[in-house]
Amino acid sequence: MSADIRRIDGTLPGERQGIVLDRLQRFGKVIAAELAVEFGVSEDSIRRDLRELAAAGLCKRVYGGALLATAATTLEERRAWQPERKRALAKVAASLVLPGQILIIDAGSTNLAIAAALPERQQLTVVTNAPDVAAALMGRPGFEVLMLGGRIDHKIGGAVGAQTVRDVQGLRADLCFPGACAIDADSGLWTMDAEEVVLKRAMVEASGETVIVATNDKLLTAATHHTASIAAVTHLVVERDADVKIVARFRSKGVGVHMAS
Amino acid sequence: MSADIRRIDGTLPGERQGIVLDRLQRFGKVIAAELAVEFGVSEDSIRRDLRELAAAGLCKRVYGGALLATAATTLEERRAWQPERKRALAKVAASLVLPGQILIIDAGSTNLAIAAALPERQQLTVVTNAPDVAAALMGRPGFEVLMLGGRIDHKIGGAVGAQTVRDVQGLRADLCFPGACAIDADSGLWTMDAEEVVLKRAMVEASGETVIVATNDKLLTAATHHTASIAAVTHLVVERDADVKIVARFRSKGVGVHMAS
DNA sequence: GACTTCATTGCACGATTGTGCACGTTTATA
DNA sequence: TATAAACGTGCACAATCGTGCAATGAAGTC
Repeated sequence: MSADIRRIDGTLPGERQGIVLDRLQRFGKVIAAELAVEFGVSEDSIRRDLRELAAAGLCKRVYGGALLATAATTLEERRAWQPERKRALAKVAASLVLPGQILIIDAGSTNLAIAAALPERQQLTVVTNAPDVAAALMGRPGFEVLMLGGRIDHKIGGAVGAQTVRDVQGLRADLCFPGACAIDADSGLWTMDAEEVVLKRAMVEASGETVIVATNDKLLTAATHHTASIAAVTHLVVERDADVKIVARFRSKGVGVHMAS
Repeated sequence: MSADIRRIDGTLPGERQGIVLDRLQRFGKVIAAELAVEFGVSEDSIRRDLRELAAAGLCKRVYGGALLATAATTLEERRAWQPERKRALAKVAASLVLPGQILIIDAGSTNLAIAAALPERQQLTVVTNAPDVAAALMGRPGFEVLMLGGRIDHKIGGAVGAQTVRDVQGLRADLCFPGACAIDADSGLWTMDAEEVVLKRAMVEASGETVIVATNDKLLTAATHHTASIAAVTHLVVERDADVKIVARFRSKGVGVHMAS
């Protein structure tokens, strides 16, 4: 490989994928041919990178390059996004629940999958701000469902706001499943929406233990609002192919990490 | 030769479909010729895109472009199992709603059908104690949804109890759809469940007008708990083959009776 | 030092996909 | 019914993709 000043030299393959991911998150898309020139490698290598990232669910492969995976806009789209991965995660998360416990389940497509995976006839009490979670559990035997009131945010898919927070503060639960937008071993939990943060905080504070279920992308991205410290996280459920180094860092912080199968 | 014009915009083929979808969801429709000049591709390519999106059920193909496949149509299709009479009743009940109004919708399968039949993009505010009603409206454009909190009663399919009643009492609505177990031209509204009565009363009292949707059987049966006087009932929606004499008695009491087609 | 082992890469080649154009058909509208 | 716009399909061509294979180089082993 001849040295070219314009090229970024000395980049390891793993490092290259990280840069590609960063660029994806900044611009929403990358073009294979452009990346090839930039890194000074053949398009084949770039394609291999993109294929790997896509397999890990971090980007969406398209003809000519790749698009950011998390750009799924609608609730419907997010719900339809990788259902088999979500089911695997949800199954593990549901196994952390003990009979008779009181759970707080936040809104979100992953949490809806968790609710669906909860075992029946175990006298579980479920508190939720998500109508679809409540509707999913309604009618199944052995569930006591408490609905949190408030204005429904369409983008979030559940109730948020002062009334909802007040209702949560009047409760005490064993386990809490707040949806996280991003999680980091050092800084802890992060959320995108300002109003959501307050509710999630209240949920975590009202619960003895907190379970975070994180798809791979949540282990790498950043979000704007700090929600909770890493000390508040009891369990972390990640995908089977999650980065080993990242997982190790969570373990060193005392978080119980569970890998989906 | 002219195949080189492809990327004057830098839009990847897969990306283009995403943009079209986004535009669909924002404006409700797209025009093939417009998209063609915008992306700098031939109309043929745009037509192919729209065809694919339509095949995936994400839009509806029409002459000249495409329309958004609304949640209403898919929901209606999904609820095709619904008894035809309930759909007919719901359609009439939904037609009583005016743009910008605040509605209270009680739990129940008929009310769920009414919620599904409500017109989109009319700035309606819907207050409900039923998670399935909230979930059905969630994501549809032009709906503000307020969820009433409380313990979910599985048999009823919605929240009941002191907290729910308190939440309702803090509201004021235009129209109210309390599910009725029985209705009589003299005595008024009747309900089966003791706890439900309190909530229904609060709903009726919080609303300017009350709409009762009654299948034929509800015009004949009796129930245990008195809920409201007939004076509180503004509109009554009945089936096409409802007893003429009974209907006449409601009309003589000043109730606006509407027959489903 | 010579050898194996393994990951990474570039290249060749056939397969696939996206594209515009031509041509005949369908559809909306006057 | 007449007419123009929009449509679907078949086709040629180029860009892109996936895979097999050999070359390179680093790391470990004898």
